[in-house]
Amino acid sequence: MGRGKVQLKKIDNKVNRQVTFSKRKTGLVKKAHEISVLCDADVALIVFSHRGKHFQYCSDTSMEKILERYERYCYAEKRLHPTNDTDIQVNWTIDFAHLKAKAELLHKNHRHYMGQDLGLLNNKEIQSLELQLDTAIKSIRARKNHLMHESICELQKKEKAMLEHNNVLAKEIKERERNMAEVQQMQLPSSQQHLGQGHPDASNFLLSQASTSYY
Amino acid sequence: MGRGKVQLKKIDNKVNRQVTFSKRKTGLVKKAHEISVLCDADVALIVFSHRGKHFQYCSDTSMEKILERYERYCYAEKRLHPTNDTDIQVNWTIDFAHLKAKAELLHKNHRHYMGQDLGLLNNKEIQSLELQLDTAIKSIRARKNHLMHESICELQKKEKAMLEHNNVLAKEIKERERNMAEVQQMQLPSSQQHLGQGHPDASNFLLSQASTSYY
DNA sequence: AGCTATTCATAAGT
DNA sequence: TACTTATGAATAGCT
Repeated sequence: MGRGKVQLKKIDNKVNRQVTFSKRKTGLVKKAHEISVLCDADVALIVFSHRGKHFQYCSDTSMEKILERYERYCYAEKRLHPTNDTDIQVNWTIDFAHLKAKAELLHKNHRHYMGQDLGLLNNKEIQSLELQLDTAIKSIRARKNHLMHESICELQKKEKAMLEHNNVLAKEIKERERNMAEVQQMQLPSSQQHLGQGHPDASNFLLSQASTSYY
Repeated sequence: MGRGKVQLKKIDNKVNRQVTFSKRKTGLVKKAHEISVLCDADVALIVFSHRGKHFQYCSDTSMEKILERYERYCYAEKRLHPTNDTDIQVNWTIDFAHLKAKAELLHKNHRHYMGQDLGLLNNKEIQSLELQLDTAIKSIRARKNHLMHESICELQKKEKAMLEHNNVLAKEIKERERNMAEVQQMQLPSSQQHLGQGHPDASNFLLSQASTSYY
């Protein structure tokens, strides 16, 4: 409607978008109100603008009432389709009592996931719990392997870098030894051998930092 | 719109109301979707029909998310307009916040126990999670085995009892056959053999009830 | 914010 | 319930 057809895609022009939003929001609320009156329906409408501004309409006296009703409906539906009581999507749009009940449920489940309080579950529930934890543990192991692999790669890279650095250092030490020896030979062409030798493992000490154990 | 102007009042005719509801609901959802796309807005729409049937639309992946956002918004607004009876209000808010934080933590853990949202955990946490679930699953399996063992024992007991009952019944049937045969022989000492024989498997049919499969 | 040319939604009819 | 159509509403692009 309007002077031309509109593509169903985000309006690029910022001003246009804002204007359209305002107009259409009005229209939407009007329609929501109409259906609620004409058809005696309960309607809740919440809109957030792109910039986070918030608008709402509800046919009933309070939004809370409708949302609560929606909550209840969702509960009822989930009981009809007991996939598990495991995929409890927590909806935070709730009052204190509701929240408390949910927290208790979560806590009960938590204890089950810890392998506690299993006495209250029947055969079927136990089996479903086992299956679920099995699935979870597979994901967790996959994630762990991924993380470990990453760590190993990184450590190997570090090790390599250090090895190279060690070689450089070792060469430099040898060079210095040679220089020192030459100098000393020039100064005292016939005596001592041990000075300036350094510790025999000095060229390797850095390597020990690269080997990190994995527990 | 349509063939005539409509008064903004409840439609009396039941069928008309239902039809209008259905049509307008479609339109409303369409408009909601359009504004969400065109203006990059988040929209949540919940509709209850007169007869309590429930419909919803939301632009985001989940209604929960939008409602949560709405909740947060309301909180923010309430903080801007603190009511008079501050003491009670504040206490209640603190408790609620407390409980909410607790529930959120539980929920986060819950998701971890489902093998989800693992990306946020570091190496150590993943390992501890794995260990914990492993322990839990051991308990769960032990409990399952216990339950299954109990079930099996019970079924075996039942089977035994039924077997005995079957024997008793079988004996009784044979007894009756004998009696019948005697009676018939006394009445008609020289003819027919097949009457009163019964089904050959009759003494076993109860057994089939005792063998229950375990999935 | 107001104005129209257009497109859209839909009430009534089938 | 689904389709059609005449009509009223909504609104895109301007100002």
